[in-house]
Amino acid sequence: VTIDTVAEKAAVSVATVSRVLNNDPHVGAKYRRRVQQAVAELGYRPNRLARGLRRQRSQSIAAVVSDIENPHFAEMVRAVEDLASAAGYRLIVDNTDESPDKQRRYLQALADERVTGLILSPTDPNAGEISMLLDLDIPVVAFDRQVSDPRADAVVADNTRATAMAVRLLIGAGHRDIALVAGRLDTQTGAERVDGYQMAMREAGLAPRIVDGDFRIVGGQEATDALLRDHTPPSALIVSNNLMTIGALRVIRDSGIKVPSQLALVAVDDPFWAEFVAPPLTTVAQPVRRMAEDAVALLLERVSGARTIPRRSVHPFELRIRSSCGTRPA
Amino acid sequence: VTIDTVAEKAAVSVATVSRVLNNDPHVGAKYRRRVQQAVAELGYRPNRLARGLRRQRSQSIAAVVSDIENPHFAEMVRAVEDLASAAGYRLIVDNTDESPDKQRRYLQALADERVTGLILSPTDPNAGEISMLLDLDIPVVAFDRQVSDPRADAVVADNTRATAMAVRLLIGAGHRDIALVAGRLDTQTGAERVDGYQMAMREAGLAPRIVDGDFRIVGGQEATDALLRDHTPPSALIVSNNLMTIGALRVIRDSGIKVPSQLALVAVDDPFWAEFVAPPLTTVAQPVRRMAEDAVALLLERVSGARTIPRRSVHPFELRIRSSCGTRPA
DNA sequence: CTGAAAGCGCTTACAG
DNA sequence: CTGAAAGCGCTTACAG
Repeated sequence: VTIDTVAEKAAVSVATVSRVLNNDPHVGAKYRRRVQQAVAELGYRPNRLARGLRRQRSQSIAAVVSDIENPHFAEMVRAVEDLASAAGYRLIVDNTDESPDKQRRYLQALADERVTGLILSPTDPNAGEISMLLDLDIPVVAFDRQVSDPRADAVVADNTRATAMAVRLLIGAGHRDIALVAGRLDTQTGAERVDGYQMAMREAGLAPRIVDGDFRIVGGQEATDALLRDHTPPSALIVSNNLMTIGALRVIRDSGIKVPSQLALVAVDDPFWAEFVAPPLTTVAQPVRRMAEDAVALLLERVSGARTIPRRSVHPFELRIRSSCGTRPA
Repeated sequence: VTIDTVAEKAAVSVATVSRVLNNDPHVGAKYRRRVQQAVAELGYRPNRLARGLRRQRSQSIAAVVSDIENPHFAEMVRAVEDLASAAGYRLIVDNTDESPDKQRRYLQALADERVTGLILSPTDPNAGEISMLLDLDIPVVAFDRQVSDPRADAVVADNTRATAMAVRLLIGAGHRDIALVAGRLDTQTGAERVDGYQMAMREAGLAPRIVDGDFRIVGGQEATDALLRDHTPPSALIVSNNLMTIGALRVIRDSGIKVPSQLALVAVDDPFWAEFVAPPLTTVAQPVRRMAEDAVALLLERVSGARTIPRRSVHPFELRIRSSCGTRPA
């Protein structure tokens, strides 16, 4: 049952059926009713492939993230899907694994299928495919990290302030030797978190102490291990994302070191398990759902043409004090 | 740049270009080379919408799950995406929230876009849309829970044995009052986990003690709270999925009850945070990645026509003894 | 082995 | 306001 069947049954042209289906106001009430009835009786559903080909746009949006298993992105994707499907769009998910090559292939595929728009947590912010998509009038919203093409919108968190907040909290609790497990300095997020840390440390006249953990579980584990094996281990630790925190917790547990008495801990990111680990983690949390909602809103503004100038929105982190930092909630 | 551009440049017909693109062997080597060169020089990429319309099949597969934020499904979706994209398919993700109505709408949308196949963790296993998809020759692989249409394939875990294993472990550790926080008896997974529990308890001459937790965090919290507030609280607890376990842990932590000395705990599902909570959780784990790989393999067998008879594959759970059960690893 | 042509199911100028 | 017709970019019988 295609649009022709409906047209025949309603005794109108396919053009009229199409207009009714797309809520074109210039259709006579009589015709509209006839079409609606035929649609209902036949159980007609428009073929999205045909519509997409004709419009040169598939009714879908994409979330391109490094790894959906990371609770940060799972939360983001969940929110995006909710809003996208409410707006009539289908959701495509791509995992880049932080590989520029995978990102390249996925962005190319999104162009090939004429996606309506995408939310991209970029692995390679300079990729030519980003510009290619924008050239095709496919809006791109950068998430977490910005991209170099100035036509893209962006939704980011204030990473610099995040680690600075963590440092100040620990200084307030009396710590002076505060180390940072950093992640991927070649990413904006990673670099900004280091910046905030260094700034706050210097401001307090303290020496920064940074180990790289690559934003991954194993990296966090090795970095923490290196710090704790040092003959002068730090008294406090900031871990700059949730995956590295898992690695850090593994080392801490295996080494028998007591948190927070022997080592105070503050983690960036607030995954749902943060309050159930031992001890419950003090975190600086990104408002992930709000950021995702913001990203979809920016995307839909572009799609509808309601806005044409690029927008960048910066969300503040939020301090969630639990017990791992050794400071009690007020 | 379309297929016509390529045909012109290579001085062949579009039919020949199409054949080369689709690896039709009946193309002369000379023609093939000319087409390939033109494709490369023009940077031509086939329009997937057009191809989809013509073939009546979009080159994408879908994962329909209750909630991608549940680490169980995040892991499943991650694996499915890896394999699907390696096979040239795009991945669509739908969250049903355990709502039959949402499931209905999503399955309908998948039909509307002529998806190549789907992996479905069904909320409503009897939904007519499942049969509609199968009627359209769109293969459906049921995941976790089976569906009633016998034409669908299925990949499930041996839930009955899972809880039975947990019960036997706790009995072996000397427990006799072992309660179960159950989830949604109207789902196959939930019901089977209860069955296994009851069977193993009866087998040992013990009285079952079951509270419903709805498979959700809040439900697990309320169920555990009810059990612990009882004037004869159980000495051991089995929680039948990872979300309810989070709820249970919250109550346990707030009540100050010591695990495993005052309450032994075994959880079904083995999310990555299971070994970092306090105390590390003893779990019965589903081989989620393997199950997902299996599901994609079954799907692709259907797509290629390599298999036409339905297959159901049952994966065993695996016991991961940590400290929450009060039994030390061997 | 190769090409001309039909057709997948829509939308949208264009004409009336 | 409504319809006839072109066309989106492919694939695939069909004929040669």
